[in-house]
This record gives sequence, C-alpha cells and structure tokens, in this order.
Amino acid sequence: MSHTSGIRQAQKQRTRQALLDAALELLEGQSLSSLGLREVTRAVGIAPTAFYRHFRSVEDLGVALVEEALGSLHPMIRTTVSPAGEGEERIARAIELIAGHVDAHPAHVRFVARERHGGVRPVREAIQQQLARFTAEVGEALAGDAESAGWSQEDLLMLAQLYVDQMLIIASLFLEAPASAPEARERVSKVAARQLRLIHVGRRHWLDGTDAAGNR
Amino acid sequence: MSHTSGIRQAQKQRTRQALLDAALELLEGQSLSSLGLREVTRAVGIAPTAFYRHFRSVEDLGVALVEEALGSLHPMIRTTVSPAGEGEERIARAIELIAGHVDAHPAHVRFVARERHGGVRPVREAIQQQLARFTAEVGEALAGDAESAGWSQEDLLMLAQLYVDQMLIIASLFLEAPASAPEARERVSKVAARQLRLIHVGRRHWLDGTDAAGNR
DNA sequence: AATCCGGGAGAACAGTTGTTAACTGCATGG
DNA sequence: CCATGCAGTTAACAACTGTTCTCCCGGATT
Repeated sequence: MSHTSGIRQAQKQRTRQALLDAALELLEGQSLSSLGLREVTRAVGIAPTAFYRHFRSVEDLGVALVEEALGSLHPMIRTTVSPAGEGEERIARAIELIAGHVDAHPAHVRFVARERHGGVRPVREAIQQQLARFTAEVGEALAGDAESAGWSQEDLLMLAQLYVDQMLIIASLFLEAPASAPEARERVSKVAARQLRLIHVGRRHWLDGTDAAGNR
Repeated sequence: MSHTSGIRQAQKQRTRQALLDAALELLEGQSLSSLGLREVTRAVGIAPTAFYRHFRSVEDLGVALVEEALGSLHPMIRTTVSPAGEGEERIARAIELIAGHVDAHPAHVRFVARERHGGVRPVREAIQQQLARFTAEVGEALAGDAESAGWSQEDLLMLAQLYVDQMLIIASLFLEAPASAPEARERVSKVAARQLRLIHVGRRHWLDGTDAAGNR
C-alpha cells in the first residue's frame, strides 16, 4: 500500500506539478500536438526519461491539464448562475467573474480555448466532457429559476449550451484583449453584456407564442 | 515579366495546390504548429526543398489555407442573411446551408475551428481578420432588414458578432456529428434551430423597454 | 536556334525528437 | 536495521526535423 503522505509522495507530486506548470507555459506559444516531451522536461530541469514516471505521454499530460483547468471550476457555476437578483445585475456579475478568472488563470483559459478543437483527440474529448458537465449544471441551475417556468427540459439544455458557449467566447475575447489596455477590456465587457442581455430578452419572451400562453 | 498563362505557371500552381491539399489532409489529425515541412512534401511526392518555391514556411502555407477556406465564403453571406422571408424559414435555410458546407468542405471547417485559437499567431490573426469581415458584412445585411429599425450601429454589430460566432459553433457541431449518423445530425439541427430562434426572439424584443417605444 | 529562368532533385548539415536499457541514491515498510 | 521500491539519471539508439548549397532540365524569351 502507498500512504498518501510522506516526503516521497510529496516530492513526486511537486515535480508532477512542475511538469504541468512548465507545459502550460510552453503552450502559450504553440499547440499541444507540437509540444515535445523533452521540451517540457528541459524546462523543468529533469532528465527526459523522468517524464515517464508521471505521464505515459504528452497526451496524458494534456488530459491532466484539462482536469486542472476545468475541474475546479464546477463549484463556481452554482454560485454564479443560481443566485437571484435583477437580470442586469446578474449579467454584470457574470462578466466580472469571467474577466477575473481570465486574469487569474490566463494560461488555463488559453489552453482550453486552443485545445477544445485542437489536434489531440483524448484532450479534445476530455474538454468536451467537462463542458457537457457545465451545460448540465447550468441547465439545473436555470431550472430552479422563476423565469424558467413552463420550459421543457430540452429547451433548458439548449439555453444552457448557449450560455456555456458564450462564456467561452467571452473568456477568449478577454484573453485577446491585452491586460494593459483597459479600453479594450471595457469594449469587450460592453459587447458581452449586450449579447447576454439579448439572450436574456429572448429567454423572457421564449414562450410568448406558445399555446401554453393561451394567445396566438 | 511573368505571364499569367503558360504551361510553366500552370504546373507551379498545380503543385502549390497539391501542397495545400496535402497539408489540409494531414491537419485532420494534428494542429498546424506541429505540421512539418517535410511531412507535407512527402505526402505530395516532391523534394523537401521544393517547398520553398511556393511558401516561405509552414506558417505561410497556413495563412494561404485561411484564404482558401474563408475567402470564397463572403459571397455566400449576402445570399443567406439578406433575403427576406419568415424568420423560421430563414433559420432553417441557414442551418441547411451550414450543414451543406460542412459536408462539402469538412477539412476546411475543421482547420478554421482548430486554428482560430491555435498556436500559430499569423494564422490566428488571418482568421480573426476574415471573421471580422464576416461580422461587418452580416451587420450590413442586418441593417437592411425591417426588424432592425431603430437599432444603433453598435447593437447591430454585436448581434452580427453573435450570429457569426453561432455559425462557427454550429459548423463545428456538425463536424463532430459523424456524417454516417443522421440522428446526431438531426439533433444538432434541432438544437441549433432553437438557439437561433431564441436569438431571433431576443432581437424582436430588443427595443421593448427603450424610451423610443414610449413606455417605461 | 541560342539563351535564360526557375521549379525541382540531391546530398549534406547540425539539432532535435521519443524510447530503451541499466544505473544510483534514498525514503519507506517490515 | 535492513531490504525493497521507486523517482530520477546517464548513455545510446534510430529516426526525424528545417535549411543551405549545388546541380539539372525543360519551357519561355529573344
């Protein structure tokens, strides 16, 4: 049996993390499919062969990066989508939250945006899977909302998907807006807010023409 | 002077096209940043050094691929977005058109989706530039629409951007839905239609709470 | 008919890559 | 306290990369 504690295990996880960090940094200028095993170990300062003690391949490392980038983001969903409040205020808070996350973890965001449609199948699928989880969670959160009364499960999920995709788009827009240019950031915020607002308006009037409303 | 015609020029453009085609095919399983010059020439059947007669680097070839993938798509915009008709019908036609395009040129679509956030700067920028053109064109087309009366230029552009992004999302969804599974395709069509419909509803009620409407 | 031009071939270069094998040192469990 | 396990090292491998220089040959130009 292997204890979870101990100097040995701790050191292992430390170099493992170093590999992840180094890879993430190297990935700012290239895609995962061109990231070399030796390149990563060189950046960390260990022998190339030591890589195999932690990952079977660079693909494997990529999948681990997906978990690191998106795995810890799930709790954030509930605390953002679900709380009540006026629509306009919720939109502003969501955008602020996205901008803050991009500022805090730009490399993670870039990685996800890049590898979502990237050349490495397992990584692509891991991301899709995480995003599907997000969609399901957002769907649940939306279901608890008063504005979702009368909505079919199908419609709720399509709206959730719309929101999740929009989050990614907004995040990648913030990523491209240099942190040193507050004007660009503000422009992105403005446009993103309007888009979310339009979706919100569409949501409010979604059932207007339905039989359930009686008119038509 | 170099004549535009002649056996010589024709043959050159032929191998150039062969390079583009081979690259596009190789890119189905990897990203551009990992595509090797030799890899491409090997697939075409010419010496590695001959590559330089056509492109200065793989990056250069990538930019050319962007032009090939998106350049010829601009005329399609007007003929899709602008023609009048009932909203529901326009949505169905747009989705059909996207599905058809993905079926006809899957590799091109995959390339754009992949390299839009990919690791090669010049290619990324070329794509962004083309998409910006699309946004402007869609914006113009929307401006001529009766439903856009009273809309500010800013709002029109944010809606256009929303549409363009949505087109890409839908296209990449079709790409992932195997052409051999009509059920998956149908599911994508259904969800995409609902999303476009919701955006359309939001568009119709966008100005509802505005002073221009007199109320509130 | 003679010349020129340029797409392509060939060889060679210095580096790089992933992966193997056999090793060393040290924290760990009995 | 000693034997074991395992993170990390060193050396070596065949294969591959982008790029340079030199050459060749056939269509184009005069």
